[in-house]
Parts: sequence; structure tokens; C-alpha cells
Amino acid sequence: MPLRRRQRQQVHLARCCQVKSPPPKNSSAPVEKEEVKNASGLRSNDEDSDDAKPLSARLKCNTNIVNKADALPTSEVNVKNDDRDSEDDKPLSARLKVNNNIANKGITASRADALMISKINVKSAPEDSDDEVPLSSRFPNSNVGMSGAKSIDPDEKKHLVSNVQQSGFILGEKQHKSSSMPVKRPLDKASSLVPSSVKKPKISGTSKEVRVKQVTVKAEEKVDDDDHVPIAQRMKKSAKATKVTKSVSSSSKKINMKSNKVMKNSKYSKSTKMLPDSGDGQKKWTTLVHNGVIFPPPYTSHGVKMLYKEKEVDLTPEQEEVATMFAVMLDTEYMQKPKFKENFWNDWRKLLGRNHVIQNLEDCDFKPIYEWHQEQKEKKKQMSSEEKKALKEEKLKQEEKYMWAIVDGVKEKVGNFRVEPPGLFRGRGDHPKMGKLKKCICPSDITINIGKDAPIPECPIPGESWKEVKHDNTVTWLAFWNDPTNPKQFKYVFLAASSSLKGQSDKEKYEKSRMLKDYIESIRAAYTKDFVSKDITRKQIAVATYLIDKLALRAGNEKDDDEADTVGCCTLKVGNVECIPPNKLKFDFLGKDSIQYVNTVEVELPVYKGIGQFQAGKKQNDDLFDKLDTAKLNGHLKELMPGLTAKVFRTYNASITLDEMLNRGTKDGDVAEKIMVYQHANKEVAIICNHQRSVSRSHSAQMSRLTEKIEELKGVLKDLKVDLDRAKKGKPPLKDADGNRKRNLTPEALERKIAQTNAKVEKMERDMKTKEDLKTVALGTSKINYLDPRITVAWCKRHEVPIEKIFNKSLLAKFAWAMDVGPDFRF
DNA sequence: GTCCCCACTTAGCATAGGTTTA
DNA sequence: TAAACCTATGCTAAGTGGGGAC
Repeated sequence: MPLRRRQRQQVHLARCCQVKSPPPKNSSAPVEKEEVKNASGLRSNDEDSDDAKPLSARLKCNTNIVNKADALPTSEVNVKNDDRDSEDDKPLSARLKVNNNIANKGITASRADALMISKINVKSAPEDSDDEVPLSSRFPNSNVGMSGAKSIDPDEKKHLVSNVQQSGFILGEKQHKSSSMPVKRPLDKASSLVPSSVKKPKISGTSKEVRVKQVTVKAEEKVDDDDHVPIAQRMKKSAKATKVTKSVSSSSKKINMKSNKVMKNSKYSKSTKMLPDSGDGQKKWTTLVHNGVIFPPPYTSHGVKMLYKEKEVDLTPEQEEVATMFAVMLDTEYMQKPKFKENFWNDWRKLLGRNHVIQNLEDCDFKPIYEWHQEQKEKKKQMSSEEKKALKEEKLKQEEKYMWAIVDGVKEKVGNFRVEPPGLFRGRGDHPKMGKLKKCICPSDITINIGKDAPIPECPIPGESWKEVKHDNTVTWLAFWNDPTNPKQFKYVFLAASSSLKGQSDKEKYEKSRMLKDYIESIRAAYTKDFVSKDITRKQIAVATYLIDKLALRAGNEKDDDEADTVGCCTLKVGNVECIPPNKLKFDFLGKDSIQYVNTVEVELPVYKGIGQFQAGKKQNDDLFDKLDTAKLNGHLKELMPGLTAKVFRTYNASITLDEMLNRGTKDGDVAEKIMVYQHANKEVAIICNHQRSVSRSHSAQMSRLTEKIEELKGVLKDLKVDLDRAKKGKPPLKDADGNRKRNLTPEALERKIAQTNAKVEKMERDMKTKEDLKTVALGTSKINYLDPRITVAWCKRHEVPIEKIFNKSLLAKFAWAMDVGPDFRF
């Protein structure tokens, strides 16, 4: 066992086992429980294969989404374990044929042509003018799909270049050339020249370190003197001369021993338009131009005085800034967390100094600042639309130059070009560092990565300079700085999701999970065999793989003690799994983001016995899989399929579930009904992946309002029925509640009105049910990260559902590479 | 074999801003 | 027209996994 793990376990042993009964996130919230319908409800259970079946179908599952706000009763998920039911032993090809037949039935090219994606806006620049052009025309079949990789309009290019030039930089000759190059990203020639099994040396800048002229800061001011300076202004005065180098990445000497260039030769990769190969850790770009990052504005003091022991206190701007960070969080749940307050106090106290009048947090009253903040918010809300517009435009003007990069001559959107402002760390769950002060990030904290011939972005803060400038074309980040709460980690600035670099790796991810479909049968056979292995490591790998496959659990990397205590598959503790005879397992643990996972599943008997064996003689807080970590597990998986890691199972299970459910569940009908089918499948995937969200603050109010309206309508219905009876007898309607006379309608008219009101009530009840069903389910996460967009695009084409009904503008841009897939595409 | 750095993906929450409803 | 509601977007925390150093 790794030393660190052993040490951690000793710590765990000393602690009480928290996992058993994790603290409710919001104990005041009502207990939620959601019975999720069997995904296979869309078909009979004994149909075709299990292997290619959606996970939910294979599990015949009643998975529970547990409202993270509540401590919940567990529901049961029945994992299918009866071999007699299984069709795993059917040839994969036979099983797949069924799907293909379904997919191809009745679908003609002309229907595909009728795809209603004609108005997709995949703008990557405000000045785009081709909004009305069908997507397929804008991204013709050649090497497409990269809306994010928008061609540079000469004017736009001029703008970006002029921004750069305004900053006193001149484009290098090479950059000039690249910028005028054809706008589509060329295929990565470098990678295609290298044999897949041999890693070529990292392509990077020159190996020489070349000093680049930069202004250096000489700031030898006394630390004590800057107490009055707000954090945002008080840039690291001790900043040393910037190390601006043309450096070679440490990894530039790496020899690629990787042999998993599997995607390149995948039979699937030919099925859709190709994005350039990422080169798998190789060269990611040839030329890269950008303008660096933008910093938050310096803090301006508001002068509102907080109270200490009911008396106003004077604070320096810096002290006030941090007090304000705390004050604006008064109405959040963090205020109920002692750790948050303790960490805040420790950091704030340092700023206050030992002899400050404020000596403890309990006697502090931040309300005046909180109220000031609320007023500011309200004022902002009350601004006229013209004022709001002007403000927005001003912001855009300031940020425009940072929003774009030119990658290999193609203008691409930058993702997070704004440097994080200082604030209090909002760790999730029981994070030991919550409430700590995140200091402001200065230029001297930031390393820039840019093309070696590109002008180095001007440092926007006078007198400051970048920490370092690199020219590493084997990575995709444009800048990074050390995470202020954990200096061992970094914060990166990347291109936006719509960029071709991101699209490319997205596509590779989905191709890899599609490849798993071809291997899954043998992988399942292999782990089933190892359930009874005498080699305990092998046995643990088998059981862990089974859980990852069947339950879509995350791998579960090791965590440090200064992080929230969460687990994944490999880090499950004994206390996280309860054996319920004869063959059920109850899981209860906090996973990523401290989201609770509660699930009771029926498992195969050897798995059940295996878990019992791994638990024997251990304490609640000991590792269940003590012979295992993610590296070992992934090492083993790679022996079964090139490039296979634990997380691939999640993508595979999510995508195949969507594919199956859409294809089994979609019937003829109107678009609204088809969208319901999609949402149902989407929900199923979200449940499998345990994607939860907290119940919105206004949820219960919304539900009550809906109930009221329904009751009101039912009252109307009752009156209408009385009127109808009377009308049939030739009598006039009764007076309304206010004693007013009602219109004398014919029985036919009343019947029509009754039908309309009935429909209205039904719709409202349906909406209410959907709202209640989805109140703790986050549908977006799976759509963004797990569901192969080609499944959705092909389904939309087959069923004439406008793609904009499923993908919003951002997703359309992110998935531009998938838009020209054929209507018969199956995952 | 283990540790840990590094680079990236995955994740939920807050909120701005747009749309619908009364 | 305001309030309620809904959705997109930005933000940044928290995961995964590759691979070099020791």
C-alpha cells in the first residue's frame, strides 16, 4: 500500500467514520426520494443482448437519485445477475445487427437532407453574418465540423493584430504567414509521420533560453506599509524580476512510449468528418497568438462601517475588502459551517493585526456591509436597459482583445481569459480549507504560453511583468497560475469548448468509448473469470471493474488530507458498502463534489462474496480495495483494450443508454412528444451518472402556486359541468362567485370549454410532475460531457426534430464537429 | 513501485438576462 | 408592466490520468 495511503488510513482510524451518515447538506429540506423507472420499461426484458444494452436496462434498475440536501432512505437497484437471462454469450455482431436494422429501417437520404438544422447559429464572432445559412452548407463535407474554428475575417484579423501592435508588438514573419494561411486547421502532419508506437520528442521552442525584453519590477517597499492598500492593488511587491524565457518544456525530452494511438486507426474514425488528430500528447499547434489575460479591477473602498460589539469600526481598504467578501456571504449556507468561519477568521485576523480592536468574529456584525451590497445589487437591477446595455458594451470593449486567440491561423475563442478575483474559498462538502482567503493573482504569478514568433502579450498592469513566457506547443493552455488555496495545483486558461482543439479531443473521447463496445464482451468475461481468482489483487481488480462497469462509478484517485473526504471506486471504505444477504450491496458514500451516492443493488454472487472477503477483519474506515489504486486498475484495463481507463466506462454507459433509449422509445408523434422521449433518456443517464443538483430555493413556492392554479381550474370545471347540465335542460347558468350573471352558452360551447380546461389541467399536472421529478436531477452535465453528440444529431435527423430543441447555442458550437453525421449513426 | 507534477475533463452553483405569465 | 419563471453562461472546484523522477 502506498505510504501516503497508509498514513491517511491511520488518520482515518483516529477519526470517526463520517461516511456512514454524511451530514445533510440542508437539513431543513424535506426528505426526497425518487423512484426511477426502469429504463428497460421501453421494451421487454428478454430482448436481445445485454452487452450493448443501456446500463439501466442491464441493471433493470430502480436507481435512486438522492436529494443531496437530505438524508434518505435507500431504494433498491436490482442488478441483473441471472445468467440464464443474459444474452452476453451471443456474438456481438448479431446483437449489433439488431440495432443497425432498427437504425436503418425506413430512413432515406432525403429524410436526412430534410434535417431541420438549418438555422443553427454557431457564431464564433459577433460579426458573423451567416446565421441563416444551413449548418451543413457552412460546414461542407470536407474536413469540417469546426464552427469554433472560425475563419478569420480580414477585418477581425486586423483587429486582433492591431491590438497586439498597439501594445507595442510586431508580428513575427512566421506569425504573419500563419495568420494568412487557410483558415481551417490543417491535419496534424506531425502526428501522422510518427509511427503510432513511438513517441517523438516533444516539439517545443528552442532549447536555448532566450531573454526577452520585459520591464522588471523593483519593489522593495516595507511590507508593513501596505496595510492600507487593497489586495487587488497591492500586487506582490516582492515580485522578482520576471523570468521571461523561451523555455523548453520539461517534457520536451520525453520519448513517447505510448502505444495507444488507437483512435487514429479506429474503424469508427472514418465514419464522420475528421478533425485533426491531436497527436496524442504531441504537437498541439504550430502557431499561437493571443493577448494574455485580463485582471479584475482594483478594489475600491465603499467606506461602509461594520460593527464590533455594536460600535462602528474603522478598517483599512484591505481589511474592508476581506470583510466585504465575508459579508456578502451572510445569506449562504457557509455561515452555518464553523470551519468556514474559523478559516476566514484566521486569515482576516492576520490582516487586522494583533492589536486591532476586533478580537473575535463572534462580536462582529457585518450586516451594514451586507445591506450595502444588497442595495448595490438592487440599484444594478433597477438600471434602465440603456444603461445596462452601455455597461455591457463597455465591458465588451475592454475584454474583446482577450477573447480570441489565433491557433494555426484560425481565430478561436478563449475560454476563461479573466483572472480569478480575490475571494473566500468556497470548497464543497466538508472542505478543510473553506473560508480561506484567496489572494489576488498578479502578473508575476502568471506563466504565459504562446507561439515563439508571436508577440508576447503586454502585461496590463504597469510596472508588473509575467512570471514566465513559454512556447510549449505540446500543451493547449495559454496561461496558468498557481492555485492560491493549493499552490501545488494550477489554474489554466484554455481555449473555449467550441475550439477545434477541444472538439478534437471530445471526438477522440467518444471514439474511444465507442471502441469499448467491441471489447465489452471479452472484458466482462475476463472480470467474471477473475471474481474467483486466488490472487487477491486480481480479484479486487475484477470486482472494482465490475462496479465501474455496472454502476458507472468514478475511478477514485487518492486524495490529500487537505481536501474534502470523498471517494470513488478504488478508494471506497469498508463502511461505504453494506452486504445485504443473499446478494445485495448497499452503497452509501460521498463522491465528487461531496454528492451523496446511495444505491442498493443486487449483484452476482461471487461479487457479493468478494466484497465480504475484502471487508473481513477491517475497520469501517479501512480501504475496501486495499490492494488496488487507479493506476493499477487502469494498467490492467489497458491490457484489455488500448487506451482503456476507468472513466471510459462512464462515457460508454451514458452514450449507449441514450442511443438505446432513443431508438427504442421514439414513436411517431409530434416534436414535443419526441423531445419528451429525449428528456426521459437524458434523465436516465443523469441518474446513472448520479448527476444531482440542489433543489432551487423557489421550488416549493412554485409547486404550491401550480397546485393552487390546478385547484382553481378544477373549480372552474365543476362550475362548467353544472352550467352544462343546466344548459341541456334549457336553464340559464348560475351566477358566479361575485353574484354576477354569466354568459348563456350553448351545451356545445360549454363542452368545448370543459375540454379545453381539462387539457389545461392535464398539462399543468404533467408540468408539475416533470418539475418535481427533475428537481434534483442535473440533465446538463451528461449532455455536455457524456453523451456522444452524434447520437443526438442523427436522432434529430431521423425524426425531424430541430437540433436547436436539444442543443442550445453553446452546445451547437461545442459539437459543431458532430453536426454532419449521417442519420443512421449509432453509437 | 511510489510519489507527485502536470494537463486536462467533469462538475455544480450563482447569476445575468431573456421569456412568459398575470 | 412587473413579477415569476426559465435558461444560458460564467465561474471555479474537483475530479481523472499520463508520465517523469527517484
